[in-house]
Amino acid sequence: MDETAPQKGTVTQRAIERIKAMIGEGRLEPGQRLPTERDLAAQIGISRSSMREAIRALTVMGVLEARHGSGIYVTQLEAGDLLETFGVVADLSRGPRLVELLEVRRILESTATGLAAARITADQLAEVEKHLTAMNATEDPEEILAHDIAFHREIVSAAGNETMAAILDGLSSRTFRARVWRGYQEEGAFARTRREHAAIHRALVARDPDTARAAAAAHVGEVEHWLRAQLGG
Amino acid sequence: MDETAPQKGTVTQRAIERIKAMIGEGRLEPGQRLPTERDLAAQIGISRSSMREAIRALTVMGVLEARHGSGIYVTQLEAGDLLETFGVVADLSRGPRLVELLEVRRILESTATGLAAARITADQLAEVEKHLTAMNATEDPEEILAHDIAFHREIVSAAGNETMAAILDGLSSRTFRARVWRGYQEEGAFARTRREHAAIHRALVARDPDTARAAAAAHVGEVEHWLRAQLGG
DNA sequence: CACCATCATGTGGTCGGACCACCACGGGTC
DNA sequence: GACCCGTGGTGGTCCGACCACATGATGGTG
Repeated sequence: MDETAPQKGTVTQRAIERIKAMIGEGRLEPGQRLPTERDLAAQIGISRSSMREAIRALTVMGVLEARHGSGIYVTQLEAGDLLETFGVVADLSRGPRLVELLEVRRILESTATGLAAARITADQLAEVEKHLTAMNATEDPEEILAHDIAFHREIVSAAGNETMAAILDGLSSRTFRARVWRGYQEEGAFARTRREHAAIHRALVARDPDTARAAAAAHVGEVEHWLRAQLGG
Repeated sequence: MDETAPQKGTVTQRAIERIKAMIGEGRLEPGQRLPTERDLAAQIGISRSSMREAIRALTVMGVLEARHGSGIYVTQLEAGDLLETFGVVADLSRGPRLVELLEVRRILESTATGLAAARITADQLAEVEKHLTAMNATEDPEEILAHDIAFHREIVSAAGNETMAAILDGLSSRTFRARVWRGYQEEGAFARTRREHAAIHRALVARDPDTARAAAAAHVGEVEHWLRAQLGG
């Protein structure tokens, strides 16, 4: 038995845990620059290749950020950084799981919209209205989708919970919505979507949390119901 | 200009997109075995090292699974596989973000508990009761924590939304709860926790969704309120 | 024939070293 | 003082070798 820590699992896994522990214990602050890959590898006693894989893993998790030619840095550890992979989940999910994802979105987004009705500022409301009118002024599906996403994002961020906003961002990833909504809107759901958006907007202007929550739940619920029917038939 | 795809970003990034696309297009089915690292690398035209990093990235996302000596396989792409990194978020979050995470958990878990009250089977209810009594029968904090987690997990999974259950699993990761609840329970919150658990259980037995939802929201809300006070003072 | 220990093969895991692409900094130029 | 450019250091990529493990074939044994 030697004095070095016994090998648990793969060396790369060890390295990942080591770095995660350093951050968890506060020895590495957000934004701080790490030693070079070569130094880190030597320090832990593994090869640079393995250390690179560990860094890649932490990069994917949104914990580290590698800048070519500059160095490796700890991210700000904000919700957006850490939940980026959430979009991948939405992109690769199919069948019944899509309905489950929409259900989660309905629950979170309706709550967030309700909160937003009580907290939204005049500036934020103006931004929401900008996307609402822009969405109604064009027929280009791409543009509509972009403003649709921005419309909801603005509302959700007005609720004041960055973590929830980040999760909903992943749940509303562009490719995800494009996939689900393509069929939905082809069935002439444009008019209904506009009506629902208008209802949400009205509730926000009226600072009516209950109505806003219900309107958002109904909005997402419509898509959810349509998708459920698609899968069932 | 050559006929090969132009290099967008790093080669590793390209490889990640390629494999993700293969799965998204259905060319790779869940559970299926991929070509060897060496073959994949040659096929895309990159080195094995870079391909390994791409595989590592997808492994972290829960999309692929590497079995030493056997091969690389596509996971079942179930919620649990894909949302594993969610626990890392909870583990590395601190300060105000912990409150935000608890708020998300309160929203989702209260809804799930309400649904469970309407859907839970006799067997599942028996399992819930098992953990409830076991939790009350011991003084060992470790054991209490384990049964506490299992108690909530059983209820949430009874709600029938695997995706939601997976998210809540991450939000209730062992280290996360250990960190937050250590201080909370040291303040003599054991009795209150037991009362709240009993209330949730009663509502489940009575098949009363509204009461169950309220009880769960109050339960998580208590911890949330305590944590908010800790950070404020 | 049925069973099991053994081994050969192929796989992912690790290593070391080399070179390339890029960035940041500082000295030189105007 | 502002600007340009060289230079050192960093992450990104590649190669080839070896190790650790899992699996199936092999051949012996009952």
